[in-house]
Amino acid sequence: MLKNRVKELRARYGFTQSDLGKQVDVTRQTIAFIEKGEFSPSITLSLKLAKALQTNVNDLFWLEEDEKHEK
Amino acid sequence: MLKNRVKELRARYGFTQSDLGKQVDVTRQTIAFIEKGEFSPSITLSLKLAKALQTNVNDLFWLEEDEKHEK
DNA sequence: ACATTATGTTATATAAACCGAACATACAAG
DNA sequence: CTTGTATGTTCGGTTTATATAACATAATGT
Repeated sequence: MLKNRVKELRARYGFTQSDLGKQVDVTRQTIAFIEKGEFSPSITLSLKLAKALQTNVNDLFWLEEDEKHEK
Repeated sequence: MLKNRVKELRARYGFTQSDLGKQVDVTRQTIAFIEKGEFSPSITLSLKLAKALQTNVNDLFWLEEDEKHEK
């Protein structure tokens, strides 16, 4: 499962979803969907987001195993 | 413009396109297209590729400016 | 000469990303 | 109470990622 820190970092820098969308050339709806984890953005968009949020892609996105059926 | 080192690293580890495709759950054609730079894979696939090639996404993919209309 | 394997490439199809517009809610400011 | 701004959400559309299948070529081994 894909996780990300977009919402957290966007808030830290005081950007609105629209602000961030403009910086990376997508709509605010696209930012909202990414924050909800509803889809897996392209690596191109991911790299732009990492740049806008002053971090790197590895720190912004990661894959997490389902914890449902173990332990 | 999106650049990547998939072909280089795949060769370094001696994987075929099919091998790598199986590891990350895509077909060999998808690997071929990525190596040719013909599209921008999802961040999910990019993370899997980085893991299979024992590197991180930042090292595997990057955006490069067009040098066409400056200098 | 034949079989196998890796790769390049193309065509068609489906799923997913992304857009634009709309409507709703909440909240702060006047 | 009204206006503006940020966010959530949905819907109908276009574009792009990815699959499957096919055909071609070059290299290797028998």
